[in-house]
Amino acid sequence: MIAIAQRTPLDRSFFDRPVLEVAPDLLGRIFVRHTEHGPIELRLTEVEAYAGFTDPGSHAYRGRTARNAVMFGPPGHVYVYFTYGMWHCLNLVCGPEGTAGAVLLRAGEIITGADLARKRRTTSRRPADLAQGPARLATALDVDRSLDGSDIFPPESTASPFRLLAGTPVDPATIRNGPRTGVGGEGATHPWRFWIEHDPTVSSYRAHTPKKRR
DNA sequence: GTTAGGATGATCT
DNA sequence: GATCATCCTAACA
Repeated sequence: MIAIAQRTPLDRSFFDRPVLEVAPDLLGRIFVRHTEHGPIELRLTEVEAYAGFTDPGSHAYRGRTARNAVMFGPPGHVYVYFTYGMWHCLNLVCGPEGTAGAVLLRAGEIITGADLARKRRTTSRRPADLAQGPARLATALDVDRSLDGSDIFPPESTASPFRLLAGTPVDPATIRNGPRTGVGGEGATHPWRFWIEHDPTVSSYRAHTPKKRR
């Protein structure tokens, strides 16, 4: 049954690869957030790769700190950061351990639990808005720093707030890539943003805009 | 349809 | 003190 194959959980080896290999492979996968009110399931449509301490665009570029410590740990864990004084963004740590690679989840299609997501995304106008953009995605999934470091693959019978299912394969011809959003400097030249072409939930591209000084 | 500006606080220099 | 891996609203075309 196709339906069963789609719901097959992936395992940690999925993340124990270079981040540029993992990022496009995440498209079409189903990321599950278990809340106390029930599951919210997201089909991933847009991601960005951050290549670790060698990448000027990465939080890990200037070394390990209290905030980014999770990035330097083992793959398959969740890295959550707080930014712009209001928003959270959700990343998945990729191996090999110590390289501090991570993939930012930028957008997706809510396929289960849209009612739960809508309660948190009160400004959303259409279903495609619910997780269209990294901070919207984190809001819709009720993710904050308290979940930083969560293991997507905990030991047997241990509860985890997250899961990752195989989902539906994406035709490689429909995967597009381009510059990362909101990343300036040298890191801006790397085309490490990946998305599914023509998908309505993909966030609109905005170039990095340096703050005007006065 | 597009764009400019403000919100708001942790983090790092 | 400046910088953010952003979002929303208001104003304009």
